[in-house]
Amino acid sequence: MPTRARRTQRRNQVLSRERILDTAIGLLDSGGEGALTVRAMTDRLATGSGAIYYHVGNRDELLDAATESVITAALSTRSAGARATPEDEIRAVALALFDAIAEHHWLATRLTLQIIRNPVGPVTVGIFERLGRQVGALGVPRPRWFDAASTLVHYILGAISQNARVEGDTSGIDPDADREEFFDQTSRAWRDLDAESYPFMHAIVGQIREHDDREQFLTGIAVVLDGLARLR
Amino acid sequence: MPTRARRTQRRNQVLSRERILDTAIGLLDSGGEGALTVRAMTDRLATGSGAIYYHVGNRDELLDAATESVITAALSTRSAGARATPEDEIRAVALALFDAIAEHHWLATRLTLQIIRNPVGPVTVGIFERLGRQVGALGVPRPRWFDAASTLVHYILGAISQNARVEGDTSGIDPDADREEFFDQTSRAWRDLDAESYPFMHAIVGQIREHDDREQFLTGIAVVLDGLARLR
DNA sequence: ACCTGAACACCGTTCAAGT
DNA sequence: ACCTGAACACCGTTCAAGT
Repeated sequence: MPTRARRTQRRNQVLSRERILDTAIGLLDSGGEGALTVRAMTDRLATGSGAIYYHVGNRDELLDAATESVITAALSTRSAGARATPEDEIRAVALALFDAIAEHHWLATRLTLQIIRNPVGPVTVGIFERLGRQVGALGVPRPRWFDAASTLVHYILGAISQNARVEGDTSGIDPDADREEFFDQTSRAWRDLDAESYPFMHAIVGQIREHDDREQFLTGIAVVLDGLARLR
Repeated sequence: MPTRARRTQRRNQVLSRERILDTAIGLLDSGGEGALTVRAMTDRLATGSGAIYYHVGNRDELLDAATESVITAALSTRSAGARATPEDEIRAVALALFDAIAEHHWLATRLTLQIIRNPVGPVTVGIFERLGRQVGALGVPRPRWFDAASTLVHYILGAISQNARVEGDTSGIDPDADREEFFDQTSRAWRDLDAESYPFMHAIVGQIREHDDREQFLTGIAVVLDGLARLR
């Protein structure tokens, strides 16, 4: 009875890489990078620290694996159908990443880090391949495909990193109220700046309160796409 | 003799905020964020840990102050003369930030963090004001100035963050050789990817070795400027 | 093979005490 | 006012020992 034997043999394996990754992501979501401690992990998983190291190597690899897990899931949204324009496909990927970071603020720092340090991994390659395929259809000549894809990736990463709220802001019950107050405070502070030294800040002080992050992101994408279409 | 009295009184103040900031930046430059420990600071400054806390509050504030110091210096390069185009001025600011991050890799993470957390501070305001002033001359209508400046900032921050090499790479004697080898490894790894699943990566595998980070950055800026000029 | 948990080296931060 | 340095709580990581 090999089935029964195997079952018995594995009865004590309560831990799995997946379970570890899930609790790590849970910890990160609730309290940012600072909340991901080995001791918090052992508490939630009811094990010793050695058990975790048996499965994941170290904290940094755990963070990378969590990043990979979230990003891979975000990118796995089905590609738009064949009829969709390249612009639609780019927007779909960009918004998927935008939403992933909105849900997991710790991703902002970690995503940038991983693309820098591991250009060969599925995160970097996945994002580049998915976006890059479209630039040809956009009218970009072949020898400039790398420049074009890089520009797109750089803009998207910069924008979504900037839209992630500060880590550890577990406080607010109503996140939207926090957001309103945050922008109110910011625009008040900008208004208090010296008008002669900061004419531009004064000119836009009303716009920060009215703007919508997501719409502004799409405007930025449109600007870049427009520029790319004219890249010769 | 008030002068003499003051001098005597201060003879024991060997520490100053400026000296602390300088050694912190030195530590960060040589070994990344991980190298900035209070103990390393007390060693270099030959003091106790309390002395540092007397001047700077805590480690996070020290990191923010170091960021502010470097960015303020980078932005203080004189504005281009009155004859310069808005495009020239934007390029000058963008390259100043690019160079600052090239020299201080730890800035990538910290700059993004500070802009998110402290939109009222001199770093955020300095960058926005300096870049934002130009968008009007670029042809962007007033109600869209905030969108335009944000797009510019997001692209620049994304691009320079992505160009910062990994922290703690103090190893190489010749940084250019490291760079070459890094791109060689990357392009080899990309070539090894499945050609059917990753047609785009295969298409650009030669371009990564030939490209120049700085030129690619300027191309990206040109793309965004081009798009902004058509923003209505 | 998988897990336990004590032990280690190293953190950031505080604070009574000195000058 | 400015600085010292021991003490504290808390890290990530290792490893002999168990099953």
